[in-house]
Amino acid sequence: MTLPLRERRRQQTARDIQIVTLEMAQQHGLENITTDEIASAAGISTRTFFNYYSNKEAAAIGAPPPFQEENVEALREGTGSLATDLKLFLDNHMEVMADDETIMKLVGNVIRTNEKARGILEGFLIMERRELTECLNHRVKNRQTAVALAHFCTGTIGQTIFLWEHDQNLSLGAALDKVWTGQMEAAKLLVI
Amino acid sequence: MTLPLRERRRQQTARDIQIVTLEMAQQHGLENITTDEIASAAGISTRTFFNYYSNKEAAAIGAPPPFQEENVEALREGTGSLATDLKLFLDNHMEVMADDETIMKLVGNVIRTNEKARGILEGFLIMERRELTECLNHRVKNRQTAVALAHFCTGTIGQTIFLWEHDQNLSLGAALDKVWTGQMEAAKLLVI
DNA sequence: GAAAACATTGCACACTATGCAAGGATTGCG
DNA sequence: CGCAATCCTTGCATAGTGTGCAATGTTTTC
Repeated sequence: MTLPLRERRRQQTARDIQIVTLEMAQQHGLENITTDEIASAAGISTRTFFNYYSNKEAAAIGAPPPFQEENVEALREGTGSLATDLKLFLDNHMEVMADDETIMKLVGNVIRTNEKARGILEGFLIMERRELTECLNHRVKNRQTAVALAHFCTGTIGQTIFLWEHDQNLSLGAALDKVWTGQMEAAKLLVI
Repeated sequence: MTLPLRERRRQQTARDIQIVTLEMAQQHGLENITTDEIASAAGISTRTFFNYYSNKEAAAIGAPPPFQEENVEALREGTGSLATDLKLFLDNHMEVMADDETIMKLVGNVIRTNEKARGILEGFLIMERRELTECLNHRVKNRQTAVALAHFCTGTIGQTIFLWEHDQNLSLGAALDKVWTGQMEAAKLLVI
């Protein structure tokens, strides 16, 4: 709650830069705006921009919301069927992400056209997969199975966001339900 | 077989550049070498380098081997169980990839430390997923299920390469078998 | 309130990437 | 063959990216 002033300011500036970047990217395309322009729109020097983000793609992506400790714990210690517990985990995480719907839409546009931005996001996904693998490795002793399930999770999240971005009528939760049905169907087809 | 001279030269130069780039990256790290250095090591001008690749990361990645038409066709028209046909498809594709083992190892090193390179590779993966989705959509009518299966495939390939790169004793085929077992185990756990 | 820790900025500089235009090589065709 | 069209390579100019460094200012700590 009471982060020191410096820290609060830092986070505020970081977020300001991200929002300015995304808005300008939305208007003109990320390729067509310069770090100079972003910096002056954000009211800072170009040099300071690079103190916050190492490039404009990173500024556009920002930092995705981390998994909530409680949700990870619930998944690790869960006693329901794996499918039930995973779905619950994903439902909860989607609810967290729903707080950033505006940013997500804008980030989605950037991702679609910018390779470097994709790479940065992929980096975050790799870390999330690592975290999920550790977590799931408590429930399934075989590590390769845990890895597979972690991929399954991040894949589900990715497909959900994609579907949500391309279908205006779907809420994030509804998109997840639709993707989940497809995933379960796929799993069934594979074990027949 | 008998591509025109110009075309053969183009492909040869493209490959030369890639190999030179990967070797230099292996020695010094991709971040620490310049396009100037790559170009002169490859015996071309800097300007020509940029006629072949739009940046050094793209030069390092090159172009991954496409799926063989015959294998895709076999998957689309297959009559075995989905798991059997998919495994066969992946086995065949891994055999194709095995031709480029040397390059894959070097690319792997680059991917691990370079975000931009990751994004470029991810771009290729997206196209592969699209192709697989179309193909699988012939076997499973529900599109979302086809998408899920396509993710499953590219995920399997990714996990396989990762495992192969980190375990010196495993051939690509053996790594695939190990990953496949994990995937099947995961699918079973999900449908219980 | 003084010292340590950290933030912002300007400046210099190496590197990246593209447009353009000149000159060379390859191809296709009569 | 030999000429025209096409494509390739290159140098040059130029806009933009990203970092090290040092000066100056602000926040934190005690």
